[in-house]
Amino acid sequence: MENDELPADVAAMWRLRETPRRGPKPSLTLDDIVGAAIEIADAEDLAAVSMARVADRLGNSTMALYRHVKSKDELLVIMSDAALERPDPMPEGVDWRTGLTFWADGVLTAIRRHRWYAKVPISGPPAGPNNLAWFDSALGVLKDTGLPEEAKVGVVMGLITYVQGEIRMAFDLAAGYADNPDAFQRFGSTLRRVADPRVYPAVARSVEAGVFDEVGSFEEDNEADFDFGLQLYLDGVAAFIDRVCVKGE
Amino acid sequence: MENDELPADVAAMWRLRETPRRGPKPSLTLDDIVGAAIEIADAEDLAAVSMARVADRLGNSTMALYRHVKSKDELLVIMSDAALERPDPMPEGVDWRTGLTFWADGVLTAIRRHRWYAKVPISGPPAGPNNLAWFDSALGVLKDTGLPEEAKVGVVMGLITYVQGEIRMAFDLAAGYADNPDAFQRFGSTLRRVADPRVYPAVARSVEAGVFDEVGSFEEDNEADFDFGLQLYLDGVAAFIDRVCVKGE
DNA sequence: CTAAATAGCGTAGCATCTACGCAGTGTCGC
DNA sequence: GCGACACTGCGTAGATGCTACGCTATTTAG
Repeated sequence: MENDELPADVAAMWRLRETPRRGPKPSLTLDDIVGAAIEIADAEDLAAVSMARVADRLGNSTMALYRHVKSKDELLVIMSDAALERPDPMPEGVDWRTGLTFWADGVLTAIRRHRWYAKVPISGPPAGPNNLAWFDSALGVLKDTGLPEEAKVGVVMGLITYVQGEIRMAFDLAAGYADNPDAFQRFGSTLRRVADPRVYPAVARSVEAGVFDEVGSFEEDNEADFDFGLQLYLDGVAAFIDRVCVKGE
Repeated sequence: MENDELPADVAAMWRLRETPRRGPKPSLTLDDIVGAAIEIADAEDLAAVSMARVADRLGNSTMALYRHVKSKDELLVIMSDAALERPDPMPEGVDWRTGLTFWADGVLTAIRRHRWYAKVPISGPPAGPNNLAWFDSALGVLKDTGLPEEAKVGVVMGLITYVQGEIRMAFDLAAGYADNPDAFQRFGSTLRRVADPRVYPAVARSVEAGVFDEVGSFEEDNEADFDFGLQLYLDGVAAFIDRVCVKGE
C-alpha cells in the first residue's frame, strides 16, 4: 500500500488503515467507536463526548480506544464526516439556482439531525467521503454555468461558509434561548434601559419600532432567516455569473 | 436601583453591578480580570484561558475570581464584548453599500487583533456596549434605504452571520494550516488518490484543472475571499432593497 | 510449537472548573 | 469610639477530562 503520504485522519475516514494479521482479534471497531460517540453527541452535546463516556457505552476501558484513534481530536474529525449522510441525488436537469437551494436545504436538514456538527472546528478542506460527496454535489450543479473551475470552487466554498455560519449561529442562539428564554423576551426592555438613544440612535429607532419585542417561534423564524440570507447570497452569485461569462447559462 | 430585571451578564458588561459599601476593599476589579483574560487569549489561545491562569497572572488565587464573575462562561461573554473596541465613526454621507463594506472591513481588522473572538459561542443578541455599538453603526448606514426597521435588522443580522462565519472558518483553516501545512499542499494529490472520478465527477474535474494544487499566500487569499463573498452578499442586499422599496435610495 | 505482533487495560500524572466554608477586614449605625 | 455585620480572599477537596507508559493476554505466521 502506498498510503504513507496520506494524512492519518484522512486515511482513517476512508478506512484505509492497514489491517494487521497477527495478534488478538479486535473487540472494537473504529465504526463502533465513532457510532457510540455520535450517539452521545446526538443525545446530549458535543461536550458530553469524552473518551471515558464513549468507552463506557461500549463496555470497554478508556484506553482501549487509543488503539483505534490517535487522539480525541482525530475522533472528532472522523465523527463529523461520518455523521453527514450522503446527499440526496440532485434532481435531473435543474438550473444552478434551484439546485443550490435544494442543496442548502439538504445540508440544513442533515445537520439538524446532528446539531453538534457545527461546533467541530474545521481543520482543512473537505477530505472525508461524505463531506466530499456534498462538495461534489454542489460543484456539479454549477457545471453548465460556464464559470472557470476555480470560480466554481470559490462560489461553493462561500456557500459552505454561509450555510455553516448561519447554522452555527442559529443553533447557538437556540441554545441560549433554551437556557434563558427571558433574556430574549425582555431584550427590547433591556435595550430600552441600557442603550442611550444619543449613543445608539439607530438601535433606538428599531427598539422604538418594537422590532425586538416580538419573539416568534424560534424554529420557524430561523428557517425564514436561513432562506432569506441564502437568497441574498444566490442573488450575488447570479450577478457574478453574469459578470464573468456574458453568454449566460 | 431597578436593574433586578437585567440578566446578570448584561449588568456586568455595562458595569451596573451594585457596589457594596461595607467590607474590605476589593483588591481585584472586574476590569483587571477581563484584561488579564484577554491578554492570555491574545497571546496564546482561548483554550489557554483558565481561571487558574488568569488568577496567577493577577497574583491572586483561583477562587478569588469567583467573587467578581459567576462562572467561566460569564467571563467569556464579558471578554468578548470588551475585546471589540468601538468602531471607527462612519464617514459622513456614504451610501449604504460603501458604508457596509467599510463596516465589514472594520470588523475584520478588529477581530484580527483578537482571533479567539470568533470561538466564543454566541448566546444571544448583541447586548454589551461594544457589540451594540457595532450593531448600531451598521444599522445606521441603512437609515436612508427606506427599508422597514425589521428588514434592516434582518439585513444586519445576516451580515453579522456572514462576516463571523467567514472569519471563523478562515481562522480555523489558518490554524489547521499552521498545524500541518502538508495536508494543504498535498490536498490535490490526496484527492487524486482517494476520490474516485466516477463517484465524485465534479470534484475530479476541479482536481484535473489543478485548482487544489496551488496554495497561495494564506492571508492574502483570505482577504480576497472575504471581499468576494461580501460583495456577493451586498449584491443580494441591493436586489432586496430594489424589490422592497421601488423608489430606491 | 515457538515467537512475534498486537489488543486491551490499570495506573498515574496533570489540568480543568467550581462548591463550600472559614478567617480576616473594613464600614456603618449608634 | 465601638460593636456588629457584610463582604473579600482563599484553602481544600471533589469531579471530570486527556493521555503516556508499560504489562499481560491473545492470536497467528512459520
